[in-house]
Amino acid sequence: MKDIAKALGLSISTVSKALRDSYEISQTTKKLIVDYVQEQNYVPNPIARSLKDGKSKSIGVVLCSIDNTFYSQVLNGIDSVAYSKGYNIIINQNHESYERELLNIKHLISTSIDGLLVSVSTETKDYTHLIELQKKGLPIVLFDRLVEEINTHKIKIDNLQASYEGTVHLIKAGFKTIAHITSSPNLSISTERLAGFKKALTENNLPVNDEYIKFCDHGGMVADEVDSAITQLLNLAQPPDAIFTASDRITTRTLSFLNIAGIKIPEDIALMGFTNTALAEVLNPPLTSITQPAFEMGQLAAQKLIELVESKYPVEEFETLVLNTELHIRKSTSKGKIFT
Amino acid sequence: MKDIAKALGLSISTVSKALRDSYEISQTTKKLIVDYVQEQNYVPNPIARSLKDGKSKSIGVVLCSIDNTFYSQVLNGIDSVAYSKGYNIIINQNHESYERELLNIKHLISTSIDGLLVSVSTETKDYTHLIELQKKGLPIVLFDRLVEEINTHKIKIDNLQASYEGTVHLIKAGFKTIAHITSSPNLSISTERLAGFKKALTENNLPVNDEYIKFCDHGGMVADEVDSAITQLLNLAQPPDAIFTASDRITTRTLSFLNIAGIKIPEDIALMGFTNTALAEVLNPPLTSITQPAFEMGQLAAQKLIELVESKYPVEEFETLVLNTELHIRKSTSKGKIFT
DNA sequence: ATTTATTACGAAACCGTTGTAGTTTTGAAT
DNA sequence: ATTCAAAACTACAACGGTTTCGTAATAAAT
Repeated sequence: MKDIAKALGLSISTVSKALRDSYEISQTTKKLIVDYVQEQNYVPNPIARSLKDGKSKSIGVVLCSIDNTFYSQVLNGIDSVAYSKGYNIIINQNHESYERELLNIKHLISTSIDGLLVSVSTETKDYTHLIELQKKGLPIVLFDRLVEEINTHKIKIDNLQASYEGTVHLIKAGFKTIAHITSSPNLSISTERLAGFKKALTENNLPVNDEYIKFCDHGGMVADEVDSAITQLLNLAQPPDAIFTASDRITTRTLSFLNIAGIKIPEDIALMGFTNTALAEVLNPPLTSITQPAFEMGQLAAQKLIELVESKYPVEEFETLVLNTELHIRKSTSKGKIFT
Repeated sequence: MKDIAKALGLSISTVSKALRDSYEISQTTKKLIVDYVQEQNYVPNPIARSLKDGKSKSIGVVLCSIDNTFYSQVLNGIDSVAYSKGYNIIINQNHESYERELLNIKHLISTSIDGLLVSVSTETKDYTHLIELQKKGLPIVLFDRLVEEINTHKIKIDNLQASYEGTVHLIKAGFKTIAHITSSPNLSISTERLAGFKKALTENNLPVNDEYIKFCDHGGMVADEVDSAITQLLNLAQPPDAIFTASDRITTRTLSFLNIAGIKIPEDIALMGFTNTALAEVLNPPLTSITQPAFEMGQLAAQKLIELVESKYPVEEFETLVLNTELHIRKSTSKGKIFT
């Protein structure tokens, strides 16, 4: 800008104001400056601007892993609205580690972000790192994996209902001994999905037996934990006739495991799971799946966050948006030999 | 920092230097300052620092879509090294649109990035936007989809060889009329894979017939283009007995299409494709796939870029790293009724 | 006691913008 | 001709750090 001012025989202030279209500058001068700037294709330094007005126009996103069907779709949603509103997104993966999540947060705040989108790791039980941040005035929006201790906008799916519906489907389809493999009990999504599962069993007069409920503390990140959960289920005196898996990674790993073990789905054991893969239809067998509106979740989360970030007044009233899932019934849960 | 200086009765310079561990500051004063800073948990404003030394410690990534098995794995790789070296990644999706790619680039440079990682869109034929950027001194590294016109570090897989091996496998397996559905001919990956395909045919005395080669100008982003390519193939006087698909999206879409159409794989038609989905093994049927070292590609690209960014001297010598793929042979390409 | 190094610290410029508070110019009204 | 307001432009501080250069204090050497 200094150079422009010099070249045009004007002051730096004039150039700055012309570019910001200030009323103080005459049309002729503006045109002169704008034209010159075009020609030189100069772009103002956003860092200087950020420094000046204390906004970085970027938002942080903390989640377990980019490389995951569900979250990559969420990211796509976040990106779509962030992009349209001129925000960059800075992604940090916690890889389901609490320690890493702490580092991420520390890193992100030392990066000057205007707001933060968070889905906590499976290991996270202590939320002070987030609460502290919020106290310092950083707008935070939680998505997917919520935490009660933090009061802010939250975007979730109706986990209980989704899980309930899914389980009811299994029961209606004739399965009697249904196992549930879910993620870490630390997570809201796990407890809610488990609650929906239990509710369906109870309402249909089926026993709720803890032996048939398995937790994967790393959310299926470690294949072993899924494998051992299944193995334990299969070794029960009365093995389950259906498995309901509560997350993307667990679902796909279970499918792989059963396939490798030569266990026929649904003849030997039925399988239904949460997953957002577009391939559910063409899996072997086609998989009954509960899909989440991941893209929309990302969009809403970003929208709500940017709302907070750009709000003139401190926001005190927060809302929790609840999205609905879809149950896609396919061959993996069809009892008997009737195939499509 | 001003507050710290005031609180401790020191000058701002002293505080700054102490925090940067300058030799000019005595151990006692350093300790005093560091302790106080810890207690107040102050973090230096990175924007101010960026402004001072002209580095933003962030790198831009331009690719078609986050929400894609292959690219999300690449991103994971990029993130892993960027993170470890203290860089943020700023992702921009071009959604296979040239126009969008231009906007992305414009947006990114107005964002102050230290370097750029690019995999061009299917539509991109003109590379001046990138060349201009490079001329202005921005380090660029290309990955996956390369462009000859740009002289810089590049990371690719051995597309020709991968495709050649795959095709040879099909031929050895007994298929005679092999179709190839690939992405836009604008892309290096398309032409190279096509070349490998043709090479294998020629070497095995099979005719190369353009009727069996179909291009999807949007890389399979639009399901329709894949569907119509397949339909055209099936409507040929002599339909192919095998299809070789050259990208993730095309592969999965083809599988879906054939399944929906009730066409049996591999009995009616065999299918082999590039894809990085972990689900290939559990698809219906298990899919013969060519997988790419996506994570490694991301890592290398980020490494090479950061090397350029941090290089003291302008780099003139560039290299192209070529990675190898893996061919996983599965049921979808097994001739006859011999299943595993 | 004086000079000379050495160590520890501080003042101020700088990075590239923006906004406040002047200052000059213009032109109209008195 | 004088006054005054509005319009057009400029100087300068500020944003929050880093760094160069200068200076005071201390220690060592003469």
